[in-house]
Amino acid sequence: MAKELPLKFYSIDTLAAAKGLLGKYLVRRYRSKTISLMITDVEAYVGQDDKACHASCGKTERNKAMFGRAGRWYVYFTYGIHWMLNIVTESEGYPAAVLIRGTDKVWGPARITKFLKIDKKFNGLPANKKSGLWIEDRGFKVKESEIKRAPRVGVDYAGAWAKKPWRFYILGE
DNA sequence: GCAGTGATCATA
DNA sequence: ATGATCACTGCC
Repeated sequence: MAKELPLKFYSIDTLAAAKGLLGKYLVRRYRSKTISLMITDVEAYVGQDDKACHASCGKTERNKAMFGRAGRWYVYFTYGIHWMLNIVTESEGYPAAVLIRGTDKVWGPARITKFLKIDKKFNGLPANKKSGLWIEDRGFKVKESEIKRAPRVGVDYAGAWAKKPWRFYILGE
C-alpha cells in the first residue's frame, strides 16, 4: 500500500503538515532505481513574521518557490556546499514550508539531498512521480504521543522565533 | 572547537 | 562591482 500524497495534502497549516509528514516515505526515482526513506525529522518555517524563515525579509529570487503553490519543492544551496530540501505548504502567496531534516536511513538535511542526488533542478517542481521525487503514504501510522517537539536547529539568530518548538521528530535524537 | 565552501543578497 | 551571510558537515 503505497499512495502518492496529493498536492492538496500540503495546502494546510504548516505545523499540521509537518507532523503529518512523519512516517511518510520520501521516494526518489533516479536512473531507473527507486530509493525510499521514511521521514522522521522535520521543521516548519511559517510566513514572513517568522524571523527564522527565509521569507521573513520578503520575496527574493532564492526563496520565491516558498511563495508558490503547496506541494512544490523548495530547494536551496547554503554554506557553499549543501542543498536543503523543503516542501512548500499552505496557500499560494503565503510563504511557508517544511524542511526535511532526517529519515530512517539517512539523517541530516544536507546528507539526504546528497544521498538522493537532489539539487537546484527540483526547486519549484511539484512533488509527484513525474518530477522524480515525491512522498508516499505506506500505511505507517505515527501516534500523536510518539511525536517529539524541539526548537529548530541553527536559527539562534531569530530571537523569540528561535525558541518556537517547530521541529517535529520520531525515533531517537 | 571551527574551517571549508560558494550562491545569494544588499549595497553601490 | 564587492563583502557579509548562511535552516550544515566533517574534521580537529
